[in-house]
Amino acid sequence: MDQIVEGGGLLTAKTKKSRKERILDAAEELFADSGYDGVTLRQIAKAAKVDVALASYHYGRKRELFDAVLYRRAEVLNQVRNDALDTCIATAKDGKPTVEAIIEAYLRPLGEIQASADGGWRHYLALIAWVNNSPKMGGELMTRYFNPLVSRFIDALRLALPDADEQALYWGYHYLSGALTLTFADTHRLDTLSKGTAISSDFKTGYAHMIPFIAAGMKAICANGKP
Amino acid sequence: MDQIVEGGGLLTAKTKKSRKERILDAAEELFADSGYDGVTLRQIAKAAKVDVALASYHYGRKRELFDAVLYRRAEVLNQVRNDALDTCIATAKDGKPTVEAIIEAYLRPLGEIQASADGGWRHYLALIAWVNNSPKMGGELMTRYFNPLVSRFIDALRLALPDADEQALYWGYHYLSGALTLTFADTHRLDTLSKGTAISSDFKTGYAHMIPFIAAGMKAICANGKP
DNA sequence: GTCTATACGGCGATAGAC
DNA sequence: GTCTATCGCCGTATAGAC
Repeated sequence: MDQIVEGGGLLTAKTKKSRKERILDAAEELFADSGYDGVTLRQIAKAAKVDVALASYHYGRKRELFDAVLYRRAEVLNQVRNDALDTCIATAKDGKPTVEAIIEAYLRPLGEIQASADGGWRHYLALIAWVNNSPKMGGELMTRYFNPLVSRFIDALRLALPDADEQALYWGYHYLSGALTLTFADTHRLDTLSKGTAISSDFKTGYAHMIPFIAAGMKAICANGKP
Repeated sequence: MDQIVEGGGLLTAKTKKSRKERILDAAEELFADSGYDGVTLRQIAKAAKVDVALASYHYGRKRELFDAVLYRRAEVLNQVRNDALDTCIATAKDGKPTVEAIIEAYLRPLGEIQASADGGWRHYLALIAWVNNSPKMGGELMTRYFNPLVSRFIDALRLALPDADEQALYWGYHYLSGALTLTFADTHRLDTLSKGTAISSDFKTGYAHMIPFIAAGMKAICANGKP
C-alpha cells in the first residue's frame, strides 16, 4: 500500500515536486472542492505558486488539465483494485467467491486509501464523487476510466450469483456506486443530521458498515431472479 | 399526485406562466445540467426569454435565485413524503411498520415523480443530486431543506429496528441517500456499462430494485447491533 | 410594481511576444 | 519556459420606460 499514498502514486521518497506536479496537485484539490466550473486557472496557478500560463503550457486547455488530474491516479487505482479482485478470485473455494468477499475486495482498497493520511488521495476521491454525479461528464468519464474494472467486478458477482437477473446486477452496482461516491464526497451532512453520533469523515466506520450493507442488498435483488 | 406534476406544483391547469416563474424554470433546468457555477445569469435569462436584469429584480443575487429554485419544490416534496410516512405508520400492525414498508414509503413517492412525464420535477431531482454531492453546499443545503423529514424517517426505522446501533442507522441512511441521488442524476452511465441491458432513465426498474436492496442492507447492519 | 437598456469594474481563457 | 496583452463575458447596479 505504501506506493499509493505518495504524491502521484509512484514515488517512494519526499522528493521535491516539480512545478508540473504542483499544478496537478493544486488542480486536484480545487476541482474536488468546487467542481470543474467552480475553479479558475488563476486560482490553480496561485495555489501552485506558478504563473497562470504555465498550466496551459504543460496541459493545454482547462478541460485537458482536468482530464490529466483524473488520469494520474486512475492508473494506480485500477491496478490496486484489479489486484484485489485477482486475489479474491484466486483464493476462493472452487474458484467461486462469495458475494461478501467480492464486495470486500471491491471496496476495501478504497476504504484504506480514504482513511489514510494522504490528502491528495482524499481530494481525488472527492473529485470522483463530483464526476460520477455530473449529468454532463459522469457518463463519459466514469466509463472511460473505470468501466473495465467495473465489468470485471460484475463478472465476479455473476459467478457468485449464477441465477441473478442481469438488470438487477447492473442496478445493484449502480446503488453501490452512489453510496460509495457520496462517501467520497464527505459533505459533513451526517454530522449535523445525527447530532454527532455519526461523522461523515469517519471512513473506517463508513466502510465497515458499507460492505455488509451492499452485500445484503445485492443478494436480496439477485438471489431470486426477477424482481 | 396530480397536484405535484404541474409547474411549481400548485396549479392544476396549464395557465400561462409568469416571467417570474419562467426564470425559476429555466434556472432549475440549467443548474441541474451544469451545477451552480456552470451556469450564468445571462444563460438563464436567455432560456427564459427575459432580460438579464429581471432575474436580479425578482430574486436578488445569483445565490438567492439558486435558493429560490431549491425552495419552490422542497415544500411540496416534503408534504407528499410526510404524508406517505404518516400513512405507513398509521396503517402498520401494532403501530410498528416493517423496514420494507418504511423504505417503500420513503422512496415510492420519489419514484413516481421521477417516472412521471414532468420534466420540471426531473430537473429538480437532478439538481438535488448535484447539491447532495457538493462538498461546499451539500451539508448546509440538504440539512436546511430535508433534515426534518429525514429525521422522521430514521425515527420510524428505529421503531422497526429497536436493537439497531445508532451509528449504523445513520450510515444506512447515508448509503440510501447516495444510491437515491445517483438515480436522480441520470448520467446514462449504466446504459453503456450494461450494453443496453439496464437504462439509467428506466426509473420504474430503478426504484423497483432499490427498495428491496436498501431494505435488506438496512436490516443487515441494524439487526445485530454493533458491526 | 414590472420590466428593459445600458454601463461598469473585474476576471475568464488563451495566444503571441519574449 | 515565462510573462503580458487581449478580448469577451461575468455578476450586478442603476436610470428610466411602461
